[in-house]
Parts: sequence; structure tokens; C-alpha cells
Amino acid sequence: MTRVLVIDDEPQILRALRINLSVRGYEVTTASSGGAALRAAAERHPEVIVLDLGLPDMDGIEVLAGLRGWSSAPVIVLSARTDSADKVAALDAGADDYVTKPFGMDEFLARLRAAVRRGAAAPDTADPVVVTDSFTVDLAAKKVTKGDAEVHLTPTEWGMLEMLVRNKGKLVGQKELLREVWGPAYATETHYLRVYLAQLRRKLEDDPSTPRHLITEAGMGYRFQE
Amino acid sequence: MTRVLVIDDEPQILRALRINLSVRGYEVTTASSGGAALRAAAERHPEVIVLDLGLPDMDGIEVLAGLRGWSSAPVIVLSARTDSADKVAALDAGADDYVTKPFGMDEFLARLRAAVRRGAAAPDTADPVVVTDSFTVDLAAKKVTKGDAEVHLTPTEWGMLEMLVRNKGKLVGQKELLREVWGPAYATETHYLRVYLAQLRRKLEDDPSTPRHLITEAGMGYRFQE
DNA sequence: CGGGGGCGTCAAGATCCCGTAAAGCGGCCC
DNA sequence: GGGCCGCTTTACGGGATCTTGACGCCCCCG
Repeated sequence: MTRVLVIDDEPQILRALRINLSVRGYEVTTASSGGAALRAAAERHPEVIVLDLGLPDMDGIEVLAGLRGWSSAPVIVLSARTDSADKVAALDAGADDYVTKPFGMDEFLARLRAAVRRGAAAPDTADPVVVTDSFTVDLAAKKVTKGDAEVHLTPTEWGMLEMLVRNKGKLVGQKELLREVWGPAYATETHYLRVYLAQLRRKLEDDPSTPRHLITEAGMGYRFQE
Repeated sequence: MTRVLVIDDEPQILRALRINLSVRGYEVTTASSGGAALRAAAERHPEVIVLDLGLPDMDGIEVLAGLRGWSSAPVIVLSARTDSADKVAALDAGADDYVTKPFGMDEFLARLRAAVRRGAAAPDTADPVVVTDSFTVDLAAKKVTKGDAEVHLTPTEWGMLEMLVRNKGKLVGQKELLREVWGPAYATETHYLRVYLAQLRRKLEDDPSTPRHLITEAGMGYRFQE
């Protein structure tokens, strides 16, 4: 669910955008003044921002500058002004796109999608890798390394490890694990857990008999610790 | 010095852009056909691409798709068409901006700066040519070489190889592969994978029976390793 | 002190998955 | 119309993986 922050002071535009975006599965927050916009952006961390330049309390360019101080979320500027000077000013102040009113909803939505797509690609450079002192888990590549050798895991082993690592630090109940990895029908086959946990420890822990990262909490479940 | 690739078939526009961009310190490469454009993009690694949709040899959208296969450089589309449908199509095909002709040079340059700025945040690490010790894959030219001889691949073989190489190092699930290459309806025909993987290995691996680059992870999927 | 529940370990059989070869089939080009 | 090419389908041996049962340990509790 993509979070969008819409900043505009005209109620009818706000309403039209809110409806159109909500229908398409966006999570919409709105603000009708510059100050409220900056507060909302700080609170909600929207993935994309739609900014109307004609605000009552402050210049749109100032809002943009305020956002760019700490956020790199893509900003699409809306404006009634078609002056090329205005466009240049907004784009150079950090806007990612500039749409003049009145605008077609189809085109606007396409530009929004483009902005979101690009925004999503940017901070993606770092793989979600989890490191411990005895092994490394790459959740995106589904790869596990110990020392510098790659460790081969079976689908079930990986399923358990993934579930535990995604909830690192937290306790994962036995039933949740079984439901996630084997399916709802196996919620009582706690024996499987013991077999596969042992297997994972043998493959990953330095000393499998005294596990330091794949911890069992007797009677409750298991926990992954970095 | 920012590298820009300008793709257009109208000499006067090409000339105008070349002059304007050069004066402002950009390093300009030009191409006047889709094929030349893809080659130039693969060679020069431009940081931003300006693409006119009206090309003589292929549809602009196809050029865009060809670029997006391996490059994440921002693309600004130029077009004489103002139809919202055209804009939507281009933006959804991976364009970052859409400027209709005739356009103001100031605005265009501002949009270019915005695109470059954003592109700089997401460094383009993707190399269209992937090399292993037994074969070479050129994602831009859709060509595979082994030793110094070109290897002929069927469309299906190429589809699989491309998908795997694009996700190099990562594990690609069987369903994802089938969906991408054969379509959503074939998500369970896992047998195809075995047949075609064997074929690819026979054509590419030095010792097809002990593959070193096209690895299978039993029960999960396949992985390409350099 | 004895019993029981929960846990870890091991190993063997059943099951599923993979690699390989080869044949059938349809489309395309000459 | 014939031949070639690529896609689909079948069959089967071998290997990887999952399941299952047996056993011993530890800790808590009666």
C-alpha cells in the first residue's frame, strides 16, 4: 500500500485526488497548508508527495525546500501557472515532475506511478542482509553463507529460517511457524520443528549443541538472535 | 561531465539539442534509430536518455523496453503526440518524464536536470554484458557468446536466460520463471524448466552435467552465478 | 524419587523433484 | 509440398527431500 501525501488548498481538487487515489489502492494523507504538509510528511513518511504551489500560508517552493532538507521522496508539483520560469524554479528546487492544471487524471496517475517506481528503486541498492558472527542470510537472494562458503538449504529449512529472521529478536510461536511453512493443517506437528531446527543449527551454528542464534523458548516457540 | 544520449530522427532537433546540451557542459551522444540507440546506450552508459518516440525503424516503446531490460538510467520521452493514452503508455513502459513538442528549452533543461539529479541517487551498476568463465551474455544486444563463437538460442531459451541473468546471484522461483517466460497460465508446468535448463546447460556450460553457473536449488528454483 | 512432557538426535523408508533422451506436433520458409 | 526449427509431451532412472518412528536427555512437578 503506497502512501501518498497530497498538499493542496482547494477542497475540490483535494477531494478528487483523494477519491481517485484511494480507489486505486493508495493510502492518502492530505494537507491544505505548508505547515501542515511538513508535519504530515515528517509523521507519515509518504513514498510520494503531490504538492500544489498555490498555498495560503507559504510559497510552494519553500515547502519543497523544507521537504528536501531531510526527505528524498519524489515530489510531483501541481500548478495553474504555465510559465516556463515557474516550472524551472520548481524543478530546480527539487521537484521531480511538474503538472499544469487542469490536468488529465490518466496522465497524472501515470506520472505518479513513474515517480513511485523510481522512488522505490533508489534506496533499494542495499540488499536486505542479516549478519551474525557465525553466518549471513540474504533474504532477497535466498542465500546463506557461513564463513565464506555458501550453505545449501532445502526449501523447508529456508522457510523456517526466513520466518525466524524476518522476525529477528522476536519470539515466533510454534503454531505460527508450522502454519507459515507447512500450512494450516500441520499446526500440531511440533515434531517437524525439532527435526528442522536441529538441521539448521547443524548447518549454521558454530557449536550446534549450544546454539547462540537459533534459540528455543521451551513450550512457546523459537527466536532468532543476531 | 554528465553523459546524455539523445535519440531522434529529425536532424534539426538533434542539432538543437546537441548544441544546447554541449554548451551547458553535457557530453552528448546521438542516435537516429532504435537499433543504434540500444547499441550506443550499452556502450556509453549514459546517465540520462532523451528519446523521441517517432523513430523510423522501431516503435519508441520497444526501444524503451529494450533499455529497461538492463538499464535504470532515467529516460525523458519526447513526442509530438499530446494524447493522454500515449503519455500513459510511455510512462508505464518505464519513461521518467514525457515532454510534448514543441517544447521550451528552459523547461526541457530543467526536467533534464531533475532527471539527472534523481538518477544520481540510484547509481547505475547494471552492466548490460555479463561475463562468466565459460560464456558471455549481452543483455542489450540479446546475444550470447561462448569462447568466441556466438551461441544461437531459441526465444524460450533466451527468455529463461535473461530472467536468470537479470537476477544474477539471486534465486529465481520456479513460478516466477514460468510466469515471466510462458505467462501466468503456465505457473505449474515445472517440467518445461527442466527441459530448457538442460538445453541451456548443454549449450553454455563447459560440463553440462556439473553446472557451475546455472544452478538448481531443488524444490525452490534456479540461480545464475558468475 | 519417579513420571511425564518437551526437546534434540538419528536413521530409514516413502515421496517428490530433477536431469536426460527422444518422439510427436505445429508453424514457417523455401 | 517438404524440410527445418522450436515447442510440447512422455517415460524413466537417480538423487534430494520430507516424513516418520525410536530413543535418550533434561527439567518441572507431583
